[in-house]
Amino acid sequence: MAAPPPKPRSVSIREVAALAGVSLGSASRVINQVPGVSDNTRERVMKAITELGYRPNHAAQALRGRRSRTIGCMLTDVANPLYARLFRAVESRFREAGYVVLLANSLNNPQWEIDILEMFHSRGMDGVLIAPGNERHAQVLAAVQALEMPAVILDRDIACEHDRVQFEHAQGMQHAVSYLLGLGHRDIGLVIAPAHNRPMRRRLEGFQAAFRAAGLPAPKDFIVHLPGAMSPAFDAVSELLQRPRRPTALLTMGTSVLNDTLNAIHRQRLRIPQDISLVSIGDPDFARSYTPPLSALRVDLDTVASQSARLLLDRIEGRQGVAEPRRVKVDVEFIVRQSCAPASGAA
Amino acid sequence: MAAPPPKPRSVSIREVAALAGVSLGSASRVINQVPGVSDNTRERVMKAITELGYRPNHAAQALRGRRSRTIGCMLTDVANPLYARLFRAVESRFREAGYVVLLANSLNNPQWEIDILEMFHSRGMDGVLIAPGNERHAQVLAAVQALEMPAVILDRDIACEHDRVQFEHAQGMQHAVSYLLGLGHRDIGLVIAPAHNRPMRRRLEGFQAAFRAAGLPAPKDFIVHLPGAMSPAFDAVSELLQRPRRPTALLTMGTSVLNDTLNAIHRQRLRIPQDISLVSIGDPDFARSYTPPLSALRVDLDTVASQSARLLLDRIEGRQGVAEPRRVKVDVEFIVRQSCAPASGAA
DNA sequence: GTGAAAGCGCTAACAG
DNA sequence: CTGTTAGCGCTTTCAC
Repeated sequence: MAAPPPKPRSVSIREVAALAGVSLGSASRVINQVPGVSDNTRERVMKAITELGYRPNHAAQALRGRRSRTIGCMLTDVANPLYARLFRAVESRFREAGYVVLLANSLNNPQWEIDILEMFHSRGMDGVLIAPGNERHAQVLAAVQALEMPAVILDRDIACEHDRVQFEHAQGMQHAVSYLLGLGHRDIGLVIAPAHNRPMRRRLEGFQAAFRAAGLPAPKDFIVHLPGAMSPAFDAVSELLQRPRRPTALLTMGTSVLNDTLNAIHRQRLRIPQDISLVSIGDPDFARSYTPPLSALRVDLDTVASQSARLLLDRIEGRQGVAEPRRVKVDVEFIVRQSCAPASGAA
Repeated sequence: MAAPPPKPRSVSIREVAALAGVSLGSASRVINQVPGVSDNTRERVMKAITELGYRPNHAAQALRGRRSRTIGCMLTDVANPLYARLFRAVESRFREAGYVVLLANSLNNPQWEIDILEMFHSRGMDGVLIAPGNERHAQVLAAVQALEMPAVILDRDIACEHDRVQFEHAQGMQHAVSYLLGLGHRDIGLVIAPAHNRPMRRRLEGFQAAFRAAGLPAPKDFIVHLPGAMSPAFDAVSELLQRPRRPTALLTMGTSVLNDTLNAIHRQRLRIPQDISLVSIGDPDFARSYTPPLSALRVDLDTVASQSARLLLDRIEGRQGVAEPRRVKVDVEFIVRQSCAPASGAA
């Protein structure tokens, strides 16, 4: 570890005050728009500021004011388009409020999740917005619970005293499956990632609830848990489609799994929706532009972002006191496009 | 703008020193692993640290040391998978070196780009890694040139005194096109985004260079500039494919444009590669898993990340002095898969 | 309305 | 080897 030579000092509020011929305090008052400064003083300070190209030193402000105007955001992976868009939305909400968002990818590694939370602490984040990948890891759990700043937990089931934003996966899924049942489908397949986390659990619940509500047994054999998050789904789906009795409708994760699924479907020379109906869990760009456009489950990320921001800012700016942890539910909408048709044998 | 009440003060190095029964200076030495501390002292301080749960205050360190151990990263949009992966790689390189990366999306908005650079300044970034969307915008340009910290410009042509990492788009493209020419293709289409920026310019150069090298005229009519970055390419590609004389090979941006292109191709009932050869510019996940796997132009983002990190860290840690701006070129590889076949009329 | 001064938490220089 | 001390740049009392 080399000894990084410090940067040259840049212009400080002292020099501004000096050039303006006022005291340090007055300069500060002008900069912070504190009322009760004479026009004369203000003008001279402003002039000095532009003349010197003065910029407030953030570290000094943070040290003195004990707040960094920075929000920590821990996600498993921005390369997941869902998270990328979420981050964009979150960043823009907070920017409006004068905060900067520090993004950290945990890549699902428990130790990194702990390290990142630690880093959020020592860097004095004013608040954090996190979706830990390890919901059940004792130490991650402890680190989350020990968070000393306002926090919002994003779509995870973690026992702690923080605010939460949760997606209504179960309802959304139930809606989609009921729709398929209504089209006469009974052999409905579900292809999901292996992660044992809140979203997956809830989706499964919704899937089963839909059958239960229709007085039908859920087709257990058609639920495919992929072996790994990044595992190619092509083989698994192909196998599913080649069974003597194959599903007539499929719900699959709208990630790379969806691509694999489409490939597998085409390979079997099945047509969407005539031969098989398809619903994407998640709504990637191309679901809309695909031929045919794919029906999908979607959560509105702008809503998620603004709700999360509201929860966090309420606390940060003292609007919420030490009130109870709050829970905000965000709908999972089912977008009907053209990838589902009545079950052939059932019309 | 409410007046955010400051957070409660957390434990400081003073309290650590007090509990350990040593001076503030000794505590600091232990924390910073400065050699020349007795084992006794070290142990007592360490004990006090864990006992109190002490964490160094980053703002104070940054203020005092005039470095933030933070790298600013400005990209147009993390929702672009290329940038998402790049960020991941960059983040991980810098994390190893003890730095945190602050990501900001400019969404191509010139004013935001200026604001972000300004923010990087006042927050005392130790270095920045930027790919401004607006290469030709006077004020953005000025802001980039005025950057007062070590900077790496990512794949942009901007006249300034900063280090650069540039992708060899021209060579990569020339390679791919030569390959197609070698397969007997003459009517080669190119579908690219409208952005007038370095990557696009270089690709176009490479495209033309390949024809020139083969002693052939570049087919100007087959170059499609999409109207907007997000514009659906479906119609444009369909039009291309329906011409009396249609391209027998196509190179298209490996973004949503690729999906649209594939849709258009299928809609015309053309088969890949028998009826039309296809090359993706950029290598999204599904290019590999598609049926057939798609040949693609790819840049190794780990290389980009580590080169960028090296350039930046060299300067930050004073290894490079005030030397000339450096330029690092990164290959654009052409990955041959199975989406290209000999031109039918030419075998 | 303005100035002087204290101190946020830390590191590094200096004296012992 | 250890303690003391002087600020880093800023905001915010408290006097005037």
